[in-house]
Order: sequence, then structure tokens, then C-alpha cells
Amino acid sequence: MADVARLAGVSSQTVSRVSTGHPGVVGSTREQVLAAMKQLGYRPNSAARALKRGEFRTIGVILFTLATTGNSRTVEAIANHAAEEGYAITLIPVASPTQDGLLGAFTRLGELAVDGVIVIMEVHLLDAVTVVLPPGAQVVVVDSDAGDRYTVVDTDQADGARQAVRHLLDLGHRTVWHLTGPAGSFASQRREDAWRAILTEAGRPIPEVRHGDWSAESGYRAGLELAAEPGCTAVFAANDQMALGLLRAFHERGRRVPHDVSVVGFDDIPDAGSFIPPLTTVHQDFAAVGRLCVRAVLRQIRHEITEPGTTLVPTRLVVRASTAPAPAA
Amino acid sequence: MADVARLAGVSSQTVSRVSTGHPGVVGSTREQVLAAMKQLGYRPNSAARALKRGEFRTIGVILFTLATTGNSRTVEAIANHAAEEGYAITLIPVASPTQDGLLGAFTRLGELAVDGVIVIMEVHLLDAVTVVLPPGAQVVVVDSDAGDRYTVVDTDQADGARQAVRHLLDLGHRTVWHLTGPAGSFASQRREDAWRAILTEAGRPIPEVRHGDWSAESGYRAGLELAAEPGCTAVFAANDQMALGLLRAFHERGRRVPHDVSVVGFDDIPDAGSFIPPLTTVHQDFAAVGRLCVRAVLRQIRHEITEPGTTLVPTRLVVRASTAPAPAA
DNA sequence: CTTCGTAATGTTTGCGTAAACATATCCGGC
DNA sequence: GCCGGATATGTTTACGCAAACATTACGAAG
Repeated sequence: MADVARLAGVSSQTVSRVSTGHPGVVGSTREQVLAAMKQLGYRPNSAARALKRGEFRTIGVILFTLATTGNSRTVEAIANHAAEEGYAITLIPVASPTQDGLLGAFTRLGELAVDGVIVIMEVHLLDAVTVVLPPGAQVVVVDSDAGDRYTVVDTDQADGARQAVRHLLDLGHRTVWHLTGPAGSFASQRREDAWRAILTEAGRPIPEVRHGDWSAESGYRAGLELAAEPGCTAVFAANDQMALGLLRAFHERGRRVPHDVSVVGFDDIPDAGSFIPPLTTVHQDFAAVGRLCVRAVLRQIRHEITEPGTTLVPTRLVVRASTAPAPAA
Repeated sequence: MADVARLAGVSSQTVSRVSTGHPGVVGSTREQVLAAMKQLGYRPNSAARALKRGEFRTIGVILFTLATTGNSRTVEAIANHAAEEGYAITLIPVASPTQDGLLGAFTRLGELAVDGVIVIMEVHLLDAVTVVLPPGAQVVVVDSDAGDRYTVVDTDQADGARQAVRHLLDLGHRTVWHLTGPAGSFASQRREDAWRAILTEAGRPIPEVRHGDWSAESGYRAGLELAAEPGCTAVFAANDQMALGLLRAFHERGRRVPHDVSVVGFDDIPDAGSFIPPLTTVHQDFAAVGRLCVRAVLRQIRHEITEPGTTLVPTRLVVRASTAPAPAA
């Protein structure tokens, strides 16, 4: 900066004013400074800036994996909106969902240059290590019910599940079977609870749930079992990938979808419309989740109101070709 | 830090030594300092640290989207390996592949606190704005052939395509049709070139290519056309999602896969094994790509040898159920 | 018992920036 | 023509940390 100042024949403070866009610098001076900056290839040192200003203009995002559609789409939305607001985002992957992995991630995080943190995981996992969280603001997202302690943004899992089950019931199915996500996933738990609630409310029998792990492979294995259940005419899978596995299992076992069995997924991944048959599923607005997260952290960073609470993003049932009226008994 | 020093009854320099793990601090003193740190909830300020040391311990990753399997898996691998090495990663999303979007991203990047950059896109797009790149080290990845100017790490696209086409030819197919990715994608171009080369080499007719955009939907549209081509018994799709669309189109048109038509994809996404039928595809080792990228940037950051050049990560054909011998004419 | 070497700790300094304060310049009004 | 007040620019300082150098303490060798 001093070099630029020298070259432009001004003080370094004036250079600073130009580089931060502060007012009070007359046109001709500004021009000179800009020219000098360009000539010298000056770029402000963000570390010094951060040190001086006491903020990093960076948001940390902590998550287990980018491999699930939901996570990567949410992160992408977060990154885009943060960028719009002039914030960078730092990814903090937790290698493994063990105490060690978490601790490691949070230790790193503690030293990280972030003004706020978005946590994409069930927050109870954090409790053991939460002390290490930097004093900055935090938002907890997807997969948590800690709305009493944190600001939570999440898809309205319950309503999504409700729409899915209701759709199948309306189609005349006597009941709906359910394939869950992995234990420990709050989203999965929520969807299962809602499914059970609707069936109970409607006075329908509640079939035993099958447990999957989000993967298509686990859906396939569950599908093989369900194909053997005579009464099974409708299945609600907790995500689209498992639904894909279901589809394959039913196909292999000669159970036609949707003629013999109806299948509904959750997520509405881009491929869902190209499954065989195209999948009826619950659309999640990941972009909205990401946007709201960013907005919420920024609000906290800027010390605006910071009440804990949960913001729910609505879902929408997308009816395609994997559901049909129940087969005549 | 001064507070900690005061509480522990030592100088701030000793606190610094403890916090950075430098040697030359006797056990009892260290204990006291650690206790004081804990009591005061001290965390080192990384901005000050970065300013002092002249490095950020951060790597920037610039890309268009996280929505493609390849990108998100690569980023995940990068994040994990960077974390192992004590580096954080900052995501720099380019909103749109326009000049403006790029410029914006690179302007942000210029001011960003990164020691190195990993670029996940065709590097020619950068040429117009390349001046803005920070003086730090860079690695260019997936989707580029700028091995003469940069360090490039990429999947061996050509060999992957070769294996796919060779497999189909070996199965007795007279020729192989091809569905490309979007124009402007180097990976897609590479796969297409290799496909063409093999066919030429084998003296087979070269069907006109169909153009997709990586999406299953585009694969479906292409599939509808290909289903109408009487001579089409084998298709090589440039990625798995388009292959999925192909599968659906063929299914709808009554062209049985693999009995009537064989389909090969590229990527080996986790779902590929659950397609109907399970997809034969070229497996990409995204984890290796990510790991090599990190290793390469770090080498440059540490001023070790920094010759431009391309590192190719091998692929592997995974044969599942979507390919079979050519139907008898 | 002195001297020297080494290990432990303390003091000074500057990294690049921008806020706070200080100074210079210019203009209009009387 | 002189003064008050804006406006443009310069000077000083501190942000938190860790290198570099300085000091102290202590034990071993002579």
C-alpha cells in the first residue's frame, strides 16, 4: 500500500480510502491512485483488513458430506447468497460422525476465520463439543430440532411427509408402508413421525417400517422384502435414491409400478423425473433453505434480532407416474 | 493474549509459544498457560496470525456448480484432504458462466485470503480475466487441457471413453452411438474425441453424435431419437445421468436394455448400480482427483517443484447389466 | 570458583490496514 | 479582505500475533 501511495504521490490513507470506496477523495486523485494500484498489481491484504476491522466476511459451513443431494444443493445456495452479500464461505467437513471427527472439526473451526457458522447436521451431535464454538453467530440447519436454543432453518419435513402419505391414501390405498433414512437423522425421524401420525389419524394399520441409509442400494434391499409383502400397495420412501432402489426391486420381482405398487420419494432430485417410471416425490426447496440460512447468520452477525426459533420452508408434492389408484383387491 | 499472559504470570510471547506448540516451554509453565487460556476462553485470532505469518492456510476452490456429482465429490475430497493438511477451503461459486460472473468471482478471489486456488473448469474461460488471479499458486483441474501452462489434475477421460467403446465393440456391436455433454465442457470433448478415435481406428462407421447437457432429461430426449434409429444397438453416454434418461426413453419405446440396445455411462455415480437395469459405466475416482489437487497446490505453496503438467487419474470400467452382446441381425 | 553454554523466558518490533485525529486548502458571505 | 466552515488529504496509532533478538538462570567443565 505504501508503494502505491508513493507512486501516486499521496498518503497511504488516501489509498486506503480509494480501495474501500470511502467518499471524500476527489476524482483526479482517485484516478491516480487507481492507476498506481493497477501498475503495481496491488491487492488489499485481507488478513490485515480482517485484523483491523475485526471481521472476516466469511461464513463457515460445517457438515458431514457433500455426497447427498440435499447437502450439496444447500451448500451451493449458501455459497451463492453469501457471495452476493460479499461473504466468502469456508467448508468444514467432518471426516466421520464420531466424537473424534467432530472434535477435530470444531477445533479447526475454533481457530478459523469466520464470523458465523452454519451447521448442517443434527445439533445434538454437537452438544458434547459445543463449547468450542467460536463466539460468533450460528445457525443450525437441516436435520435439527434445536429451535429453542438456536436459529433453525429447515424444510418442513412433516408437511412434506404428510402430503406424500395423504396423496397415497387419497388414491385409495389401504395403508402406506415406509422406508426410513438412517437412525440419527432428524429429517428421517421427522418424516417417519409424520407418516405414522397421518396413518394413526386416518385409523389405518401401521406397517412395520423398513430402515434404509439414504442409499439406492438400501432401498433395493428393502424393496426386495416389500415385494414379498402381499398387502403392500403403496410405499413412501424417505428420499428419492432409496425410492430408486425400490423401483428396481419391484421391477425385478415383477411388481409393476404404479399398477401394483405406488411409490413416493422425497427430495425431488433432478433425476427423479427420469426414473422408470418418473417418480412422484416431495419437492424440497434447497435454494430457499440456503438463502434463509445466509440471511439468518448475517442478521446475527450484524447484531440484529437474534431470537432462537425455527423457520420452515414449505414443500410441494410433485405427482409423476409412480403413483396410481390402489389395485382392486 | 495479553490477558492470558497476565493471568498465567508469563509474557505474551510464552503464550504464543504454547499456542503454536513451539518447543522451549517447560511443562509447568505450559500447564499454567493452558489453564489460563481455558479460563479466559482464549482463541487465537487467525487474521492476526495470517497477517504475521504471511499465509492463510486456506485454499480457494472456484467452480460453476456443486450440482454435478463430479464437482461435489471432487470438492468433498479436496476439503477432506485440505483439512488433513491443516488447510481450510473457501468456496468461490461463479454464479453464471458469463464474462461478468467470472469477473465477479475473480474480483472477489483477488481479495480473498487464500494461499492457492483450485479451478474446476475449462481454463480457457479464465483467459480473459486471468490477470486477476492472485500471485499465489494455482492448480487447474477437471475440464481443462492447459497442462502446458498450469498444473492440471484430471480423470483420464480418453482412456475411460476408450474402455467404454472398446467394451461395446468387443460385445460384437457394429458401431457405437454417442451422446455428448454440453459444448464448452472439456471433459465432454475429450470423451467424444476418444470415442471417435476408437471407431475410426476400428474402421467402424461413425454415427452422428447427439448433444446433451449432462441432465437426465436431455438424455431422455436423445433416447427418444435414438430409439427410432434402426441400426442403433449400442450407446455411450458421456455421463450416468444422461444414461438414465436414455434408459427411460428406451424403456418407453419398448427397446429392451440390454437385449436390444446396450448402454454405457460415465462417472459411476452411487445410484448407477440401481438403475433399471444396473448401469455399465466408467468409474471415476473423484477422491483421487481431489487428493492430487490438494497435494499439487500444497507443493506449489511450499515452493517445491512447480512444473506445469498434467496428472491423469485412471478410470475403470464397471460392467453391470446394461450391456450385452449385439442382437443377432 | 569462575566461565561458558544451553535452556527458558521476556522485550521489541512490524506484518498491512483503516479509524481517529490533525492539518491544509478552498469557497462564499459579509 | 477576512473569517467560518466545508472538503480533501496527511499523520499517528492500534488491531493480535510471532519472529528476532535480549536477558536470565542454571549446570557442567575446567
